[in-house]
Amino acid sequence: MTQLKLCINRLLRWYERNGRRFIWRSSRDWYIVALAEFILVRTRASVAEKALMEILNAYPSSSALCADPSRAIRFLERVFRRIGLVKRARWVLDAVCAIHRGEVNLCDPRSLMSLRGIGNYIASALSSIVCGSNEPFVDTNVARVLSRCLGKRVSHDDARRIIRDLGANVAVVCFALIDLANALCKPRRPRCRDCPLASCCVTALSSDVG
DNA sequence: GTCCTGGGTC
DNA sequence: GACCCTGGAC
Repeated sequence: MTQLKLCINRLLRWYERNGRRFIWRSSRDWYIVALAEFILVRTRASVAEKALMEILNAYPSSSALCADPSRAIRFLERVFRRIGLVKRARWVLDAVCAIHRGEVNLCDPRSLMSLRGIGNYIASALSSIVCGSNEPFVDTNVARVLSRCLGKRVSHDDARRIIRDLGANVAVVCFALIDLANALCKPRRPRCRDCPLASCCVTALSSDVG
């Protein structure tokens, strides 16, 4: 077994006990997952969770949201003004209603990326979570954890290839990497002393950080 | 590469 | 008060 796979096995065991549980990680409802992914852009998950519930409470379905776009955009802009990046309100409404009308293929990241506000990360996350399409979703956190683990710079493209090659459940691996980054493998001052990967991570082994 | 946003956390 | 948050557009 390669060093990396050993690390990933430990990561997945850690994730089972310590991973965060969010409804957008287990839901098969594309509307919930799509809303969540837009809200999560540069926004803490705990803050995003509240905003998501507020939107779902007012608009429980894409049918409801898209029935009266001029009213919906006013509501969405109020929600997003409080958490920042107000332009996401327009992105969400346009994208959700395009999906609602069947104009794009949910299970195809390329198709999703034709919508404004949906880049590689959201497209891959949405299709993986909703369709099980096993497309790695890589953000700066995922790339950082893998970079430290392997002891070399890992680009987002590199990370996607690495995660695909593991042969594991792609979505679970990505969630686990994000949660490890959030809890321990932070940008500054990673807590290597508490990290389950410390004994198989190049960075933790070659330094005395944490 | 830079900018966008309010809010959480230290 | 600095730094960061499951990115994406330009």
